Amino acid sequence: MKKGPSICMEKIITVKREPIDDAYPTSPSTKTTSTAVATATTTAPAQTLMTKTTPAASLGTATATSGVVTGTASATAVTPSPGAVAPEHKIFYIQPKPELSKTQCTVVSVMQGPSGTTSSTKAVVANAHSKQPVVVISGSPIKLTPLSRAGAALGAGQASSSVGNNITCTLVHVQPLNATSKQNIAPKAGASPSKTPVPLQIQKLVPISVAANSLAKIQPGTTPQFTMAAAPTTSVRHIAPKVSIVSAVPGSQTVRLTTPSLQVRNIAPAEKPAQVPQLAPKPAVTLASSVAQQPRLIVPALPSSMSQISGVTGATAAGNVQFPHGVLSGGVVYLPQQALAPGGFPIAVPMQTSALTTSAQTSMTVNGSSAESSPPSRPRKPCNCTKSQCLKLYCDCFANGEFCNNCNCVNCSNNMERENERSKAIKACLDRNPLAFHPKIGKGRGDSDRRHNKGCHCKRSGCLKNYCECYEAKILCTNLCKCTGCKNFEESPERKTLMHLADAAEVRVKQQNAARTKLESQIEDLPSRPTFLSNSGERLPFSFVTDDVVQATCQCLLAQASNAENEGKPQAMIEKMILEEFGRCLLSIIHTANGTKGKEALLQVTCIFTHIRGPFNFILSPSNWSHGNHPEAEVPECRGVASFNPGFH
DNA sequence: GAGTTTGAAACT
DNA sequence: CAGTTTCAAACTC
Repeated sequence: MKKGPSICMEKIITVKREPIDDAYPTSPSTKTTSTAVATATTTAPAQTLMTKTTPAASLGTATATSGVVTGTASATAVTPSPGAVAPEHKIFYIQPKPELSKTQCTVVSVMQGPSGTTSSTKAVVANAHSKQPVVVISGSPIKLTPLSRAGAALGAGQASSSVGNNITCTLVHVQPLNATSKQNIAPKAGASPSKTPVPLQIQKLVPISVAANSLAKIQPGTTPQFTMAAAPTTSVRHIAPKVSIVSAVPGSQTVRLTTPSLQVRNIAPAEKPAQVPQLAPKPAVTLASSVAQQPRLIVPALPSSMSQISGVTGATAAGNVQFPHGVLSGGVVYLPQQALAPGGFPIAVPMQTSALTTSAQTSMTVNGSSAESSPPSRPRKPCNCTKSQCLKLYCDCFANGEFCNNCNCVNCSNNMERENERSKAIKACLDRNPLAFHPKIGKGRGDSDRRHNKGCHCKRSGCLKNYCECYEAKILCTNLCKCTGCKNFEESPERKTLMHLADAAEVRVKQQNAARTKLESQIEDLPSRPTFLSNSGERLPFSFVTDDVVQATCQCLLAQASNAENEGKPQAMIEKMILEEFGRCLLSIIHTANGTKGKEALLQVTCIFTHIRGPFNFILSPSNWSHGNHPEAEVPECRGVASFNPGFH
């Protein structure tokens, strides 16, 4: 474990598990309980503090989540020690014990210190009556330091509101460690990381606002929702997988949440600012200035490679549970993979028009979202679920931990609009099978290592149709399979025949693609104009219609039109004059081309212009030319304001 | 596109 | 854990 530098703190609250291994173990513990409690304040309120070590912020409930170190903990004031220093990406869950009394506390807000000071972030722990889980997430290494009950370290007016005579209330000082830890944070220039409390040096700041009314709306049994919003002056590129979030619970003392100070500490190199528009351009708000929008906290789901959380609940002794994307648990919504930016970093979800939420906003509607609201998503087959609400593993989207998007499903609940239902469904699935969201096909280093984790149970397909999950994944059946009449084994002649057919088809497709590509490249290589010379070496008529000639012609026409308009001629007359001018221009071209070929060239040029402007063909007739011939002209000469004589090239 | 087949998931 | 039902995808016509 990497030790963080010491910082100016009087005391550190460490969260100890029972048995206490380490306040912040480097490896996730498998010893978990579903309702662990950590007593985290000097007045001994019961809270659950759970930590998890993961590069991406991913949370879950105490019951369904895994990889969270839980356990009955006690608040202990200790001096900084290696074990007390949270490594980066620590996530703190603070969850009131269900049987919390009124005197027990929970964190309701996190705020930054007075501006211009240390910029340390503070968490206020206030009374909580609710059983509602309260989540505190810190993407940055933090230490929890008990402050005085009077909130001396807090900004003016911030603490008083949360303290009542009959309320046990504790202030917790949350201060980020400096940037010397191994996380990808640029150290503050000139600062001594080991001595100076480093303010949250953030390249991209993403305040997370929690609307007051939403907090008021939180009811027991529901999950609080949050909103991730970008400060108007903040250039947000990516939202860190590490965020600091605090939710409030009903009955809690209200404390201002100063979102601008709630900063997300760096994150990914901003490679694509174009992703910014996906962020809701919402000003940071405080609790007092909450908006009516339904806020929600979006926390990235783990990238697939990271999504296996070790050390799970007792139900998952095997150790690995993949918590699916999009699940709302403990007040945290997991984003599906499709909402993650390249590199696994999350993309902020627009608060109101998220493509992830546009679908199935009404019941019994076909689930689809408009193209403009669709996030960049990897190709995926849309589902067609009709009865499962996309909340069963029948639904591929759901099973893959993705939100439905541009699907054809009916009455879809696999979206963030119905995240509560979705969370329950996910929990139900995990209850039935803790590995429900594991990939069915184990990923090995090579194809030979790929195998179906459960094996198929085919009876009639011979495992040679896509009904068979092994065959569909293009892997052989294994001894895990319980299929009957299996023909999906190495030496199977039927399989070989199919493979040959498939190979032949693949070759055919490749050949067709190659031929198409070649043809397209040849077409691109073709000259934009046909050959200018005939077989006899003569310059063909259309070779005189160069870009310059066309441009000159157009200018003549425009000039003619302008003149006609200036003279106040009626519309019909203007059109007539333009056509006449066009005829003169053509005549000039024709005469040039006509130098050697005469009428033959005239006909060919006529064909050219007829092809281009069929209706004007009539003007090629000399009887329609009001201005006679221009035998000397090589290029059109304008009678209007424009005059252009580029000559032929 | 409608109907059938199939096997995983869900349920009992 | 086994049998049955439900479900959506794959498949056929």
